[in-house]
Amino acid sequence: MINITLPDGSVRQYDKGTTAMDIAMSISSGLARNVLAAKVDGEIWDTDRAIKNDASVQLLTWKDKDGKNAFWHSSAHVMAEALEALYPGIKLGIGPAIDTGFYYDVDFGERTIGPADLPKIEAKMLELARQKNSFVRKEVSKADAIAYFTEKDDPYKLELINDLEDGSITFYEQGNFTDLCRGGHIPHTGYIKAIKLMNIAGAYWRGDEKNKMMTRLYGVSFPKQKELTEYLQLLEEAKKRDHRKLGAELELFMFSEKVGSGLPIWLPKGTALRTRLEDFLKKEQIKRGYTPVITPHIGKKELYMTSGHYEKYGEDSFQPIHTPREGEEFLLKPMNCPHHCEIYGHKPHSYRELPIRIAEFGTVYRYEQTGELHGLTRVRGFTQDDAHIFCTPAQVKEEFLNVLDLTMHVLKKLGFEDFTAQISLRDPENKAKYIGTEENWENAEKAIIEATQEVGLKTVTELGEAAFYGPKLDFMVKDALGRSWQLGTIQVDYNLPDRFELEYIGSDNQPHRPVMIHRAPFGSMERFIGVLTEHCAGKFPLWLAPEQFAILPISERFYDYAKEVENQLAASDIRGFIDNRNEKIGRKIRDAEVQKVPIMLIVGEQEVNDKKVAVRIQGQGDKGTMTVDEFVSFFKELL
RNA sequence: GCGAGUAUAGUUCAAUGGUAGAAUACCUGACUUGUAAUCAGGAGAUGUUGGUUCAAGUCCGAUUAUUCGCUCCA
Repeated sequence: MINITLPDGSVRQYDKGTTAMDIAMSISSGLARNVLAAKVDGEIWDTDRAIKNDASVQLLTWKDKDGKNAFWHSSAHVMAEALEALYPGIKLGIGPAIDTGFYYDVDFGERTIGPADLPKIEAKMLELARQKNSFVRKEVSKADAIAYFTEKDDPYKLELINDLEDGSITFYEQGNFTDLCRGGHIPHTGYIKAIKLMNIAGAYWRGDEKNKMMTRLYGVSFPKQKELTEYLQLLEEAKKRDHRKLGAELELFMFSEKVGSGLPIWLPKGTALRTRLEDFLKKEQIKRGYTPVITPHIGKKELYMTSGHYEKYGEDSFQPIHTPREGEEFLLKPMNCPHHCEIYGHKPHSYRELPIRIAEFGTVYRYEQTGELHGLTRVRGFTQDDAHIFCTPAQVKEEFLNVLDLTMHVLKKLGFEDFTAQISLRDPENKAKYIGTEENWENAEKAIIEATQEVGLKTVTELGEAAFYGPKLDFMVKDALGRSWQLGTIQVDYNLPDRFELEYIGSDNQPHRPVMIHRAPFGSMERFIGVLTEHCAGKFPLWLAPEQFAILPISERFYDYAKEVENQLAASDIRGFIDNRNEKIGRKIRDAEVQKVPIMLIVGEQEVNDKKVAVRIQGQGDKGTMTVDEFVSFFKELL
């Protein structure tokens, strides 16, 4: 008998050689039907693999991430089998499970595969899935493995096997298909009920652009048709919310071929939105002791030589701007920090002045690779809600707390509720590659960890992910569709104060190096507004909406009254417009609804007579009539 | 940057290698409108650029923009 420890801590006894499936059946038949694989002492095992020793076992179902992984990994095998059946002679690369589905890298040789081929492959996969072929695990010697794939003439698998140790190699076989694979897999292919191949992309063998480009087929599969339908609906919803689509429809921003790719142009409505957002943040920052500054968009090359940015990014960025003067070169600023360091350094500072918080909505330019550009989330010119805090090492924690508080406050105000902090610390194995003293690093890392705990933030800690110049914290935010976005960041920097030789005079009357903290709660206005647009599906909070109301006169006889109402509202700082087109009211309402104008005020004969407005809320409908004063209070309630 | 797609009117989509069409938006006129699309008329387009062809939106090349992807390692 062996002892099996289950996740709840209970220990059960089973015959030696029992399987995960046996264990599942001993618990309940329902569980046995749903179990896909098992985690045995941390490794993913097939449900029919004999367990010979005491072990801790977690049964994995569709609900577990690892269960989904096994499911999708198995689906990748089925796809490979289907592809081999349809296109004999292809060479297979790797086929792992990913966050949402799976892919397989395939060398199709001379053949090209297009989207039109996908339905055929899906059909073949479903046909193979219905055969309920078991995934059979086989341990093979390295020699046998090499022999098999030499026979099959698959250079990619041979290369993989070459890197593996003899004795650790396993094959999996299902139907007529055998693949080199570590496992584990689901019991048989019949579990796969719904399959959708998503797209085709090129991918270098092993991700190295020196290698051959293979064709990568992405797919997703589910145990139930309904789940696929739901997943596709989610994708549809995401498509509807795509900020590039909404940005164009709501006239927030545009791109121009003539201006250049990756350079967003803010249209009047987008500017109204962005200005509001900036004003909101500026006010919050001033409350929290920040000092606003403005610095130029370019700086001499020497500035970035001092900061080190030129050495690191110069070659791969926008090239220097030349002037009529021989040898004079300016760079578009890729960062605001060098300018802010100059501001700090322009006069001596006492420790009594610290922390000094220099804030700027600074527009920076970075030459992102063409393939990296994407809507507002990846651009070449963008405005950071930047600030640099210069403080003593002892003030780091307090400053972190302040920044965390500010960040969480603004994100909550914008309707984001679910956030996580990713803390990036030094690689403990390789401390030499970081600059700054041991004492400062320990102090800062401890400060970050404590600060996140004190504000009750969920955290993920990544060792070795810190920048060479200091530890950092990145804000991850989940949007309304459950997608994660990286937004703001807080970074400690021991490098720039050194390079710019920044100092403050301590209580000991000696010069000291301040610690610099870079922080941007939104990251960039562009990226943030992109994420926000998708989060709220274009229905921005009332206080941010580019146009808060539309006045819809029933006919042109009521324009004068409409104008009167607009003026009264403008006096109360409520912004909007009059739809004075010669259209029926139904049409005006529809257009305002589609444009996601939050409030519609309908004025006709009755309203003019009663000195009222008929209020309608976007997505909700008629709210009845009220006087303009009543509406103003009603409006303020909604804010 | 590399690979694979895509590029037709302001927008969303049509068009066997043979006269570029529609819807919507826009302009004009009529209707004077009561809670999600009034009617009629008008104007408006093949990203740029070279080639193949009697003939190119369609085929080939270049270019620009755009989309997806480019180790989440059997």
